[in-house]
Amino acid sequence: MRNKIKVHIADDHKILIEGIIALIKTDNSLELDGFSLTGKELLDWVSKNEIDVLILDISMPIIDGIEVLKFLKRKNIPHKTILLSSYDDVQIVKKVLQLGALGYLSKSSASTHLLKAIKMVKNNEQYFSNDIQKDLLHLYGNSNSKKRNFKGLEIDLLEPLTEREIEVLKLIAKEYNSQEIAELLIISKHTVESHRKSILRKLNVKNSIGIAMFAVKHNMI
Amino acid sequence: MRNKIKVHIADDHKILIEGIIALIKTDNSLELDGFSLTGKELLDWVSKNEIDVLILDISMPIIDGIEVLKFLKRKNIPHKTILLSSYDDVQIVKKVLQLGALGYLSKSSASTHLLKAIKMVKNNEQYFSNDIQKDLLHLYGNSNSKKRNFKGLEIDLLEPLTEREIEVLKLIAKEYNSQEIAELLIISKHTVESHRKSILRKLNVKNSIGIAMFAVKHNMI
DNA sequence: CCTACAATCCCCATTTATAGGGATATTTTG
DNA sequence: CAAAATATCCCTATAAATGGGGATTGTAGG
Repeated sequence: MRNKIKVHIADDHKILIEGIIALIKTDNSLELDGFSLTGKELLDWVSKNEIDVLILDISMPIIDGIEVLKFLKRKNIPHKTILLSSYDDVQIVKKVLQLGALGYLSKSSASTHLLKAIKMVKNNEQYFSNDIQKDLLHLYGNSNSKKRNFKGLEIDLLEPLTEREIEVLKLIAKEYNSQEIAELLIISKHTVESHRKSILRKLNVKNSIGIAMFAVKHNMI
Repeated sequence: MRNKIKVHIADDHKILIEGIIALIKTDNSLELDGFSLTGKELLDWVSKNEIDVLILDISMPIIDGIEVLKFLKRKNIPHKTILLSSYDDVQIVKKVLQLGALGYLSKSSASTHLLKAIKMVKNNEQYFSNDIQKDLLHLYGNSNSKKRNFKGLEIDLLEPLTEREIEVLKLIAKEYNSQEIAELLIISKHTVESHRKSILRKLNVKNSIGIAMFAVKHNMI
Protein backbone atom coordinates (compact mmCIF):
# COMPACT_ATOMS: atom_id res chain seq x y z
CA MET A 1 0.00 0.00 0.00
CA ARG A 2 1.74 3.14 -1.16
CA ASN A 3 -0.69 5.85 -0.11
CA LYS A 4 -2.15 5.95 3.35
CA ILE A 5 -5.82 6.68 3.81
CA LYS A 6 -6.21 10.30 4.90
CA VAL A 7 -8.68 10.52 7.75
CA HIS A 8 -10.21 13.69 9.09
CA ILE A 9 -12.12 13.80 12.37
CA ALA A 10 -14.85 16.22 13.41
CA ASP A 11 -16.12 16.06 16.97
CA ASP A 12 -16.57 18.60 19.73
CA HIS A 13 -15.18 16.17 22.30
CA LYS A 14 -11.43 16.68 22.21
CA ILE A 15 -10.79 13.59 24.26
CA LEU A 16 -12.56 11.41 21.73
CA ILE A 17 -10.70 13.10 18.87
CA GLU A 18 -7.33 12.56 20.45
CA GLY A 19 -8.30 9.01 21.24
CA ILE A 20 -9.18 8.31 17.62
CA ILE A 21 -5.94 9.97 16.54
CA ALA A 22 -4.04 7.56 18.78
CA LEU A 23 -5.98 4.69 17.21
CA ILE A 24 -5.17 5.82 13.71
CA LYS A 25 -1.50 5.89 14.60
CA THR A 26 -1.70 2.19 15.47
CA ASP A 27 -2.70 1.35 11.87
CA ASN A 28 -0.04 1.80 9.21
CA SER A 29 -2.54 2.09 6.39
CA LEU A 30 -4.10 5.18 7.93
CA GLU A 31 -2.93 8.70 8.56
CA LEU A 32 -4.53 11.71 10.18
CA ASP A 33 -5.39 14.64 7.96
CA GLY A 34 -6.54 17.22 10.47
CA PHE A 35 -9.43 17.43 12.86
CA SER A 36 -12.23 19.88 13.56
CA LEU A 37 -13.90 20.77 16.82
CA THR A 38 -16.91 22.43 15.24
CA GLY A 39 -18.98 22.05 12.11
CA LYS A 40 -17.73 25.40 10.92
CA GLU A 41 -14.07 24.43 11.23
CA LEU A 42 -14.84 21.30 9.26
CA LEU A 43 -16.55 23.19 6.46
CA ASP A 44 -13.52 25.45 6.21
CA TRP A 45 -11.22 22.44 6.12
CA VAL A 46 -13.04 20.44 3.45
CA SER A 47 -13.14 23.46 1.16
CA LYS A 48 -9.35 23.67 1.28
CA ASN A 49 -8.13 20.10 1.70
CA GLU A 50 -8.55 16.73 0.07
CA ILE A 51 -9.43 13.97 2.51
CA ASP A 52 -10.25 10.32 1.95
CA VAL A 53 -12.52 9.51 4.85
CA LEU A 54 -14.37 11.84 7.19
CA ILE A 55 -15.35 10.73 10.69
CA LEU A 56 -18.18 12.99 11.71
CA ASP A 57 -19.84 13.29 15.09
CA ILE A 58 -23.55 13.71 14.56
CA SER A 59 -24.06 15.84 17.66
CA MET A 60 -21.91 18.90 17.48
CA PRO A 61 -23.06 22.26 18.73
CA ILE A 62 -24.42 24.91 16.34
CA ILE A 63 -23.62 23.18 13.05
CA ASP A 64 -24.27 19.49 13.67
CA GLY A 65 -23.36 16.48 11.57
CA ILE A 66 -26.62 16.62 9.64
CA GLU A 67 -26.05 20.23 8.71
CA VAL A 68 -22.52 19.40 7.56
CA LEU A 69 -23.85 16.66 5.29
CA LYS A 70 -26.48 19.02 3.89
CA PHE A 71 -23.78 21.57 3.13
CA LEU A 72 -21.57 19.03 1.37
CA LYS A 73 -24.54 17.83 -0.66
CA ARG A 74 -25.58 21.37 -1.56
CA LYS A 75 -22.07 22.21 -2.73
CA ASN A 76 -21.69 18.88 -4.51
CA ILE A 77 -18.52 18.16 -2.56
CA PRO A 78 -17.72 14.44 -2.83
CA HIS A 79 -17.01 12.80 0.51
CA LYS A 80 -16.80 9.41 2.18
CA THR A 81 -18.22 9.95 5.60
CA ILE A 82 -18.74 7.80 8.67
CA LEU A 83 -21.20 9.21 11.17
CA LEU A 84 -20.43 8.72 14.83
CA SER A 85 -23.38 8.79 17.17
CA SER A 86 -24.21 8.17 20.80
CA TYR A 87 -27.64 6.94 19.85
CA ASP A 88 -28.74 4.08 17.62
CA ASP A 89 -31.57 5.94 15.99
CA VAL A 90 -32.89 4.41 12.80
CA GLN A 91 -34.60 7.63 11.78
CA ILE A 92 -31.28 9.44 11.93
CA VAL A 93 -29.55 6.66 10.03
CA LYS A 94 -32.12 6.90 7.27
CA LYS A 95 -31.56 10.60 7.09
CA VAL A 96 -27.77 10.51 6.93
CA LEU A 97 -27.86 7.77 4.32
CA GLN A 98 -30.11 9.90 2.21
CA LEU A 99 -27.70 12.78 2.69
CA GLY A 100 -24.88 10.68 1.30
CA ALA A 101 -23.08 9.25 4.30
CA LEU A 102 -21.52 5.82 3.79
CA GLY A 103 -21.14 4.64 7.36
CA TYR A 104 -22.89 4.90 10.69
CA LEU A 105 -21.23 3.79 13.88
CA SER A 106 -22.29 3.97 17.49
CA LYS A 107 -19.69 5.33 19.88
CA SER A 108 -20.21 2.20 21.90
CA SER A 109 -18.76 0.10 19.08
CA ALA A 110 -15.28 -1.36 19.41
CA SER A 111 -12.49 0.69 17.86
CA THR A 112 -11.65 -2.20 15.55
CA HIS A 113 -15.05 -1.59 13.99
CA LEU A 114 -14.11 1.97 13.35
CA LEU A 115 -10.87 0.94 11.66
CA LYS A 116 -12.79 -1.58 9.56
CA ALA A 117 -15.40 1.03 8.70
CA ILE A 118 -12.75 3.49 7.54
CA LYS A 119 -11.31 0.93 5.14
CA MET A 120 -14.70 -0.15 3.80
CA VAL A 121 -15.94 3.37 3.32
CA LYS A 122 -12.70 4.30 1.57
CA ASN A 123 -13.66 1.60 -0.97
CA ASN A 124 -17.14 3.05 -1.31
CA GLU A 125 -18.70 0.24 0.69
CA GLN A 126 -21.31 0.99 3.31
CA TYR A 127 -20.69 0.18 6.95
CA PHE A 128 -23.16 0.09 9.84
CA SER A 129 -23.08 -0.96 13.46
CA ASN A 130 -24.54 -4.40 13.99
CA ASP A 131 -27.59 -3.11 15.82
CA ILE A 132 -28.34 -0.64 13.08
CA GLN A 133 -28.04 -3.30 10.39
CA LYS A 134 -30.79 -5.23 12.08
CA ASP A 135 -33.03 -2.22 12.35
CA LEU A 136 -32.47 -1.27 8.73
CA LEU A 137 -33.32 -4.73 7.51
CA HIS A 138 -36.47 -4.68 9.55
CA LEU A 139 -37.33 -1.30 8.16
CA TYR A 140 -36.72 -2.06 4.54
CA GLY A 141 -37.71 -5.70 4.50
CA ASN A 142 -35.24 -8.35 3.40
CA SER A 143 -35.72 -8.83 -0.28
CA ASN A 144 -32.38 -8.87 -2.06
CA SER A 145 -33.26 -6.04 -4.35
CA LYS A 146 -33.76 -3.76 -1.41
CA LYS A 147 -30.74 -4.82 0.57
CA ARG A 148 -28.31 -3.80 -2.11
CA ASN A 149 -28.52 -0.08 -1.83
CA PHE A 150 -30.26 1.76 0.92
CA LYS A 151 -29.58 5.06 -0.71
CA GLY A 152 -31.77 4.35 -3.72
CA LEU A 153 -34.87 3.86 -1.63
CA GLU A 154 -37.63 6.28 -0.85
CA ILE A 155 -36.79 7.81 2.45
CA ASP A 156 -39.23 10.01 4.25
CA LEU A 157 -37.22 12.99 5.34
CA LEU A 158 -38.56 15.23 8.02
CA GLU A 159 -40.15 18.45 6.92
CA PRO A 160 -37.78 21.25 7.90
CA LEU A 161 -38.80 23.47 10.78
CA THR A 162 -39.07 27.20 10.30
CA GLU A 163 -36.91 29.53 12.38
CA ARG A 164 -39.82 30.46 14.58
CA GLU A 165 -40.69 26.83 15.13
CA ILE A 166 -37.11 26.15 16.15
CA GLU A 167 -37.29 28.99 18.67
CA VAL A 168 -40.45 27.51 20.13
CA LEU A 169 -38.95 24.03 20.11
CA LYS A 170 -35.92 25.17 22.07
CA LEU A 171 -38.08 26.86 24.68
CA ILE A 172 -40.25 23.75 24.98
CA ALA A 173 -37.10 21.75 25.64
CA LYS A 174 -36.20 24.25 28.35
CA GLU A 175 -39.35 23.32 30.25
CA TYR A 176 -41.35 26.42 29.43
CA ASN A 177 -45.08 25.98 28.86
CA SER A 178 -47.04 27.65 26.08
CA GLN A 179 -48.05 30.65 28.19
CA GLU A 180 -44.45 31.32 29.22
CA ILE A 181 -43.18 30.91 25.68
CA ALA A 182 -45.82 33.36 24.51
CA GLU A 183 -44.57 35.95 27.02
CA LEU A 184 -40.93 35.36 26.10
CA LEU A 185 -41.56 35.71 22.38
CA ILE A 186 -44.16 38.45 22.88
CA ILE A 187 -46.83 36.64 20.91
CA SER A 188 -50.17 35.13 21.84
CA LYS A 189 -50.45 31.80 23.57
CA HIS A 190 -52.62 30.69 20.66
CA THR A 191 -49.77 31.29 18.28
CA VAL A 192 -47.43 29.22 20.37
CA GLU A 193 -50.01 26.45 20.34
CA SER A 194 -50.18 26.63 16.57
CA HIS A 195 -46.42 26.34 16.32
CA ARG A 196 -46.57 23.41 18.70
CA LYS A 197 -49.01 21.66 16.39
CA SER A 198 -46.82 22.26 13.38
CA ILE A 199 -43.76 21.00 15.18
CA LEU A 200 -45.53 17.85 16.36
CA ARG A 201 -46.67 17.16 12.82
CA LYS A 202 -43.36 17.91 11.15
CA LEU A 203 -41.24 15.91 13.56
CA ASN A 204 -43.79 13.13 13.66
CA VAL A 205 -43.69 12.84 17.43
CA LYS A 206 -46.63 12.35 19.71
CA ASN A 207 -46.08 14.91 22.45
CA SER A 208 -43.81 17.57 23.91
CA ILE A 209 -41.44 14.96 25.23
CA GLY A 210 -40.81 13.95 21.65
CA ILE A 211 -40.10 17.56 20.77
CA ALA A 212 -37.66 17.89 23.65
CA MET A 213 -35.96 14.62 22.71
CA PHE A 214 -35.53 15.84 19.16
CA ALA A 215 -33.90 18.98 20.51
CA VAL A 216 -31.52 16.90 22.57
CA LYS A 217 -30.58 14.54 19.76
CA HIS A 218 -29.74 17.45 17.54
CA ASN A 219 -27.92 19.40 20.21
CA MET A 220 -30.22 22.36 19.87
CA ILE A 221 -30.42 23.20 23.55
CA MET B 1 9.27 7.15 39.38
CA ARG B 2 9.28 3.48 40.22
CA ASN B 3 5.58 2.61 40.20
CA LYS B 4 3.31 3.66 37.40
CA ILE B 5 -0.10 5.08 38.21
CA LYS B 6 -2.68 2.36 37.66
CA VAL B 7 -5.64 3.79 35.77
CA HIS B 8 -8.98 2.09 35.29
CA ILE B 9 -11.56 3.36 32.80
CA ALA B 10 -15.33 2.90 32.93
CA ASP B 11 -17.37 4.07 29.95
CA ASP B 12 -19.98 2.45 27.74
CA HIS B 13 -18.44 3.99 24.63
CA LYS B 14 -15.75 1.52 23.57
CA ILE B 15 -14.25 3.95 21.14
CA LEU B 16 -13.63 6.47 23.88
CA ILE B 17 -12.18 3.79 26.14
CA GLU B 18 -9.76 2.57 23.52
CA GLY B 19 -8.85 6.14 22.76
CA ILE B 20 -8.00 6.84 26.38
CA ILE B 21 -6.02 3.60 26.51
CA ALA B 22 -3.97 4.82 23.57
CA LEU B 23 -3.41 8.11 25.38
CA ILE B 24 -2.27 6.39 28.54
CA LYS B 25 0.27 4.43 26.55
CA THR B 26 1.82 7.72 25.43
CA ASP B 27 2.67 8.61 29.04
CA ASN B 28 5.32 6.54 30.78
CA SER B 29 4.13 7.36 34.26
CA LEU B 30 0.75 5.78 33.62
CA GLU B 31 -0.44 2.27 33.01
CA LEU B 32 -3.82 0.77 32.28
CA ASP B 33 -5.38 -1.41 34.92
CA GLY B 34 -8.45 -2.71 33.17
CA PHE B 35 -11.60 -1.09 31.85
CA SER B 36 -15.31 -1.56 32.32
CA LEU B 37 -18.13 -1.09 29.87
CA THR B 38 -20.88 -1.00 32.47
CA GLY B 39 -21.29 0.14 36.03
CA LYS B 40 -21.75 -3.44 37.09
CA GLU B 41 -18.48 -4.60 35.55
CA LEU B 42 -16.76 -1.76 37.33
CA LEU B 43 -18.21 -2.67 40.71
CA ASP B 44 -16.99 -6.23 40.22
CA TRP B 45 -13.55 -4.97 39.28
CA VAL B 46 -13.04 -2.55 42.17
CA SER B 47 -14.02 -5.22 44.66
CA LYS B 48 -11.22 -7.45 43.37
CA ASN B 49 -8.46 -5.09 42.25
CA GLU B 50 -6.46 -2.19 43.58
CA ILE B 51 -6.43 0.82 41.28
CA ASP B 52 -4.91 4.25 41.71
CA VAL B 53 -7.15 6.43 39.61
CA LEU B 54 -10.59 5.71 38.21
CA ILE B 55 -11.86 7.49 35.13
CA LEU B 56 -15.62 7.23 35.29
CA ASP B 57 -18.15 8.21 32.66
CA ILE B 58 -21.08 9.81 34.37
CA SER B 59 -23.59 8.63 31.81
CA MET B 60 -23.56 4.86 31.62
CA PRO B 61 -26.70 2.83 31.13
CA ILE B 62 -28.43 1.11 34.06
CA ILE B 63 -25.81 1.79 36.76
CA ASP B 64 -24.50 5.26 35.99
CA GLY B 65 -21.49 7.07 37.39
CA ILE B 66 -23.50 8.55 40.23
CA GLU B 67 -24.70 5.13 41.30
CA VAL B 68 -21.14 3.82 41.20
CA LEU B 69 -19.98 6.62 43.48
CA LYS B 70 -22.85 5.92 45.86
CA PHE B 71 -21.89 2.27 45.97
CA LEU B 72 -18.25 3.04 46.70
CA LYS B 73 -19.28 5.44 49.43
CA ARG B 74 -21.71 2.96 50.96
CA LYS B 75 -19.05 0.24 51.04
CA ASN B 76 -16.39 2.67 52.26
CA ILE B 77 -14.14 1.74 49.35
CA PRO B 78 -11.43 4.39 48.99
CA HIS B 79 -11.04 5.70 45.47
CA LYS B 80 -9.58 8.58 43.48
CA THR B 81 -12.07 9.22 40.75
CA ILE B 82 -12.29 11.59 37.81
CA LEU B 83 -15.75 11.98 36.37
CA LEU B 84 -16.06 12.33 32.61
CA SER B 85 -19.14 14.08 31.36
CA SER B 86 -20.59 15.37 28.12
CA TYR B 87 -22.29 18.20 29.93
CA ASP B 88 -20.92 20.93 32.15
CA ASP B 89 -23.66 20.71 34.72
CA VAL B 90 -22.86 22.42 38.00
CA GLN B 91 -25.59 20.56 39.82
CA ILE B 92 -24.00 17.26 38.84
CA VAL B 93 -20.55 18.49 39.81
CA LYS B 94 -21.82 19.41 43.24
CA LYS B 95 -23.30 16.00 43.59
CA VAL B 96 -20.24 14.01 42.57
CA LEU B 97 -18.00 16.14 44.78
CA GLN B 98 -20.24 15.36 47.70
CA LEU B 99 -20.04 11.71 46.76
CA GLY B 100 -16.27 11.79 47.00
CA ALA B 101 -15.04 12.30 43.45
CA LEU B 102 -11.83 14.28 43.11
CA GLY B 103 -12.03 15.39 39.50
CA TYR B 104 -14.59 16.43 36.95
CA LEU B 105 -13.71 16.78 33.30
CA SER B 106 -15.79 17.55 30.25
CA LYS B 107 -15.27 15.23 27.31
CA SER B 108 -14.63 18.34 25.28
CA SER B 109 -11.47 19.02 27.27
CA ALA B 110 -8.09 18.39 25.70
CA SER B 111 -6.52 15.03 26.47
CA THR B 112 -3.57 16.76 28.09
CA HIS B 113 -6.04 17.95 30.70
CA LEU B 114 -7.03 14.40 31.35
CA LEU B 115 -3.42 13.34 31.84
CA LYS B 116 -2.88 16.29 34.17
CA ALA B 117 -6.07 15.45 36.06
CA ILE B 118 -4.95 11.85 36.55
CA LYS B 119 -1.70 12.98 38.13
CA MET B 120 -3.31 15.60 40.35
CA VAL B 121 -6.03 13.26 41.54
CA LYS B 122 -3.44 10.57 42.27
CA ASN B 123 -1.93 13.09 44.71
CA ASN B 124 -5.33 13.74 46.27
CA GLU B 125 -5.66 17.12 44.61
CA GLN B 126 -8.93 18.16 43.02
CA TYR B 127 -9.16 18.85 39.30
CA PHE B 128 -11.95 20.54 37.35
CA SER B 129 -12.47 21.71 33.80
CA ASN B 130 -11.93 25.45 33.45
CA ASP B 131 -15.57 26.18 32.76
CA ILE B 132 -16.64 24.25 35.83
CA GLN B 133 -14.14 26.06 38.04
CA LYS B 134 -15.79 29.33 37.11
CA ASP B 135 -19.25 28.02 37.83
CA LEU B 136 -18.22 26.58 41.17
CA LEU B 137 -16.67 29.84 42.27
CA HIS B 138 -19.80 31.64 41.32
CA LEU B 139 -21.88 29.13 43.18
CA TYR B 140 -19.91 29.11 46.39
CA GLY B 141 -18.83 32.72 46.41
CA ASN B 142 -15.17 33.63 46.46
CA SER B 143 -14.16 33.95 50.07
CA ASN B 144 -10.93 32.09 50.73
CA SER B 145 -12.41 29.89 53.40
CA LYS B 146 -14.91 28.51 50.94
CA LYS B 147 -12.56 28.03 48.05
CA ARG B 148 -10.35 25.62 49.92
CA ASN B 149 -12.59 22.63 50.07
CA PHE B 150 -15.81 22.24 48.19
CA LYS B 151 -16.54 18.96 49.82
CA GLY B 152 -17.01 20.46 53.27
CA LEU B 153 -19.92 22.60 52.18
CA GLU B 154 -23.63 21.99 52.44
CA ILE B 155 -24.74 20.57 49.15
CA ASP B 156 -28.36 20.00 48.27
CA LEU B 157 -28.38 16.53 46.84
CA LEU B 158 -31.27 15.24 44.84
CA GLU B 159 -33.42 12.72 46.63
CA PRO B 160 -32.75 9.34 45.05
CA LEU B 161 -35.47 7.86 42.90
CA THR B 162 -36.87 4.45 43.71
CA GLU B 163 -36.67 1.63 41.19
CA ARG B 164 -40.29 1.98 40.29
CA GLU B 165 -39.93 5.71 39.82
CA ILE B 166 -37.01 5.09 37.50
CA GLU B 167 -39.13 2.70 35.47
CA VAL B 168 -41.83 5.33 35.15
CA LEU B 169 -39.27 8.02 34.37
CA LYS B 170 -37.85 5.99 31.50
CA LEU B 171 -41.27 5.41 30.02
CA ILE B 172 -42.11 9.10 30.30
CA ALA B 173 -38.93 9.85 28.39
CA LYS B 174 -40.08 7.40 25.73
CA GLU B 175 -43.13 9.54 25.08
CA TYR B 176 -45.67 7.33 26.82
CA ASN B 177 -48.47 9.07 28.70
CA SER B 178 -49.72 8.02 32.13
CA GLN B 179 -52.45 5.76 30.77
CA GLU B 180 -50.01 3.91 28.53
CA ILE B 181 -47.47 3.57 31.29
CA ALA B 182 -50.17 2.17 33.55
CA GLU B 183 -50.97 -0.49 30.95
CA LEU B 184 -47.30 -1.33 30.41
CA LEU B 185 -46.58 -1.72 34.12
CA ILE B 186 -49.98 -3.26 34.84
CA ILE B 187 -50.88 -0.76 37.53
CA SER B 188 -53.52 1.93 37.83
CA LYS B 189 -53.22 5.25 36.08
CA HIS B 190 -53.56 6.86 39.49
CA THR B 191 -50.45 5.09 40.65
CA VAL B 192 -48.49 6.32 37.68
CA GLU B 193 -49.65 9.82 38.47
CA SER B 194 -48.46 9.43 42.04
CA HIS B 195 -45.05 8.33 40.82
CA ARG B 196 -45.00 11.27 38.47
CA LYS B 197 -45.62 13.62 41.36
CA SER B 198 -42.80 12.07 43.38
CA ILE B 199 -40.42 12.26 40.45
CA LEU B 200 -41.22 15.90 39.77
CA ARG B 201 -40.64 16.73 43.42
CA LYS B 202 -37.46 14.70 43.81
CA LEU B 203 -35.81 15.96 40.64
CA ASN B 204 -37.02 19.50 41.29
CA VAL B 205 -38.20 19.96 37.72
CA LYS B 206 -41.37 21.68 36.65
CA ASN B 207 -42.87 19.28 34.13
CA SER B 208 -42.47 16.06 32.16
CA ILE B 209 -39.98 17.67 29.84
CA GLY B 210 -37.73 18.14 32.84
CA ILE B 211 -38.14 14.47 33.67
CA ALA B 212 -37.25 13.47 30.12
CA MET B 213 -34.24 15.78 30.10
CA PHE B 214 -33.00 14.25 33.33
CA ALA B 215 -33.31 10.83 31.74
CA VAL B 216 -31.25 11.99 28.79
CA LYS B 217 -28.52 13.59 30.86
CA HIS B 218 -28.12 10.37 32.80
CA ASN B 219 -28.33 8.11 29.78
CA MET B 220 -31.27 6.25 31.18
CA ILE B 221 -33.13 5.84 27.92
C1' DC C 1 -49.33 40.53 -9.91
C1' DC C 2 -50.22 36.28 -7.98
C1' DT C 3 -49.18 32.47 -5.16
C1' DA C 4 -47.27 30.06 -1.51
C1' DC C 5 -45.77 30.17 2.87
C1' DA C 6 -44.79 31.81 7.34
C1' DA C 7 -46.46 33.87 11.25
C1' DT C 8 -50.01 35.45 13.61
C1' DC C 9 -54.51 34.92 16.02
C1' DC C 10 -58.99 32.64 17.45
C1' DC C 11 -62.69 28.87 18.69
C1' DC C 12 -64.11 24.36 20.35
C1' DA C 13 -63.70 19.83 22.36
C1' DT C 14 -61.11 16.35 24.47
C1' DT C 15 -57.29 14.38 26.72
C1' DT C 16 -53.47 14.66 29.76
C1' DA C 17 -50.79 16.56 33.36
C1' DT C 18 -50.30 18.96 37.60
C1' DA C 19 -51.34 19.71 42.48
C1' DG C 20 -53.61 19.07 46.61
C1' DG C 21 -55.51 15.77 49.73
C1' DG C 22 -55.59 10.87 51.87
C1' DA C 23 -55.51 5.56 52.54
C1' DT C 24 -53.56 0.86 52.82
C1' DA C 25 -50.55 -3.11 52.14
C1' DT C 26 -45.96 -4.75 51.48
C1' DT C 27 -40.99 -4.62 51.82
C1' DT C 28 -36.75 -3.11 53.68
C1' DT C 29 -34.02 -2.17 57.23
C1' DG C 30 -32.22 -0.83 61.73
C1' DC D 1 -40.09 -6.73 65.90
C1' DA D 2 -40.95 -1.86 64.91
C1' DA D 3 -40.14 1.89 62.01
C1' DA D 4 -39.37 3.63 57.60
C1' DA D 5 -39.72 3.40 52.93
C1' DT D 6 -42.11 1.93 48.97
C1' DA D 7 -45.81 0.89 46.01
C1' DT D 8 -50.27 0.84 45.41
C1' DC D 9 -54.91 3.06 44.88
C1' DC D 10 -58.48 6.78 45.21
C1' DC D 11 -60.79 11.72 45.02
C1' DT D 12 -61.21 16.58 43.51
C1' DA D 13 -59.96 20.40 40.91
C1' DT D 14 -57.38 23.21 37.89
C1' DA D 15 -53.93 23.94 34.28
C1' DA D 16 -51.98 22.58 30.14
C1' DA D 17 -51.59 20.14 25.90
C1' DT D 18 -53.60 18.08 21.92
C1' DG D 19 -56.40 17.89 17.67
C1' DG D 20 -59.82 19.67 14.83
C1' DG D 21 -61.40 23.72 12.49
C1' DG D 22 -60.70 28.52 10.32
C1' DA D 23 -58.90 33.45 9.35
C1' DT D 24 -55.73 37.33 8.56
C1' DT D 25 -51.49 39.65 7.54
C1' DG D 26 -47.02 40.26 5.34
C1' DT D 27 -43.59 38.85 2.37
C1' DA D 28 -40.57 36.43 -0.82
C1' DG D 29 -40.36 34.14 -5.28
C1' DG D 30 -41.85 33.05 -9.76
